[in-house]
Amino acid sequence: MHKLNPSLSVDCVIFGLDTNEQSLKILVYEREIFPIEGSGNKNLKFPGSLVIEDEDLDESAYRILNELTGLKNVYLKQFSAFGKPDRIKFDEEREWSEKHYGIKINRVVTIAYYALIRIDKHNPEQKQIKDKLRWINIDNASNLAFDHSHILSVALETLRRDLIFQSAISLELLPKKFTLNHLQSLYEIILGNKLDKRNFRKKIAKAGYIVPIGEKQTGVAHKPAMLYRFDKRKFNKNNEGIATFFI
Amino acid sequence: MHKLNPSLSVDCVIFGLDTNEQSLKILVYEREIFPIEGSGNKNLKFPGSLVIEDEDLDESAYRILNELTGLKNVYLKQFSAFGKPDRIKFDEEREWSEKHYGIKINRVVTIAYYALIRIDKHNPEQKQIKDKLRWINIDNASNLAFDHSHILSVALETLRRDLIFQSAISLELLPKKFTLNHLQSLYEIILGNKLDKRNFRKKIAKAGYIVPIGEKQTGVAHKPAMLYRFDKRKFNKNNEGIATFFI
DNA sequence: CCAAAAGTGTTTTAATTACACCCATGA
DNA sequence: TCATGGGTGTAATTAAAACACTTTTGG
Repeated sequence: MHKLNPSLSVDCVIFGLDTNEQSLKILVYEREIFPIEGSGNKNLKFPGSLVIEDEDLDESAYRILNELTGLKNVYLKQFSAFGKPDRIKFDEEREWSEKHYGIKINRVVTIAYYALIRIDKHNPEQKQIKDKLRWINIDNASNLAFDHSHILSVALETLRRDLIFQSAISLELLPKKFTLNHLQSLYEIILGNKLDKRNFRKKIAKAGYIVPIGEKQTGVAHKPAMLYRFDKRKFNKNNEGIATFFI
Repeated sequence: MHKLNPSLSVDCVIFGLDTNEQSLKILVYEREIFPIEGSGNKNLKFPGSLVIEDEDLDESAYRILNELTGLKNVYLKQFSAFGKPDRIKFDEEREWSEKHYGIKINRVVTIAYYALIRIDKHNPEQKQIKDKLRWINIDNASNLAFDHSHILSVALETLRRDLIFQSAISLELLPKKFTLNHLQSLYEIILGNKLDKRNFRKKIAKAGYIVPIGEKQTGVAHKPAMLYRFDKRKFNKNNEGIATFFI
């Protein structure tokens, strides 16, 4: 049995792209600390846990995410540490935490990671019995547990900045073959605004590492779109260590 | 007496602009863990310390910086957490740390902050007797203690990005009245490359919040330069929450 | 043949880059 | 009068933004 560090945790903000609903969601646990009625989102928290002593932080984040959600092979990026003494706002939350971990808790510093995945590709598993793991829309995510609303806003800011300046992260969200309209709608969902189709395509063409594969969509009741793929070689050639200004 | 958290520290990367030497420096402590001869920079570390239980992280950073260097009123920005189990690379370092803090140490996660100051304006004090606080040039800062070289490289990357996208940080580095050549040379020192004088001035003019005060330099053996100041009101008006793309 | 989404160019405006000479001062 | 750094403008290129119609398919 590994020993947990009582003042150090990892939290994972998992952004999920819902391609059906065209929305951006986050993965949260619903606990039953507060009465369900009228408690808003106070019962919702990000997957996270205390870290094991002597465990590498990044590894810890992957382990915790996997243990809680079954998710594997998602790219987690550390984006900030949160350590206000009043992060635990309610006595009920402290009690829950101490019961949950079986140790006494004071101030907990959490190292926050984010990931961006396709909801239909990565299917989280219901690993905990008492709590419900589920996706909620970022627009309905105010007043989460602890300081998790604050963590979310920093995460979202970081995600959007990274999407613009390090365009490769968007490719995690797409199937091998995708249409340019898929790619564009992905940007629109994450950035939260519309983009001009023709100007968008100009950028893609100039970037050079998103290439047509000569196939078309099938089975759609409209003009089938050309399919594209990400050309890793061209990407690496053009972007050796340099952030690309994409949109 | 406050209780220290044995697995949580703060480290401060203090960048100092040396306007005489036209160079960027960092503030380090020289300890005597390793023999002075032939140990390179292994004795040099950033000012930092374990944090007190239940102490706010940001406050901790200010407190530690002040206690170690006497520095006050510098803007510290948290930029990353470092938590590899092998951050302490040598037995001598672990021994030094345990002696220094008087407690047993396992893996320590450090929350890293950076600041950017003018060396001639902020004068650090020699607070510790055994160790020597001093400025070293970033070009001579390879192979620092622990993982501090890695911390430095992340700090420097963050600093340069922030300088470009959040241009207000540069104003900490200037006296109330400054010339445009001062400002330009500041950018050149931090970014590590030369900029075109005329194009630089075009950007300043467009930004709009760096305004001439109608005075000129005196006592210089060449054409005296026009003095400028930062107009906070105009800056806030133009930059409400939006990062400005400055250079 | 209709509905639905795909695909395609041009024009205007703004931003970026490259580049060289005269000016004001103190010594 | 000379050495030193200060200060200025233009032309060419590239990037950004705005904008609407035709095409292909399945139903």
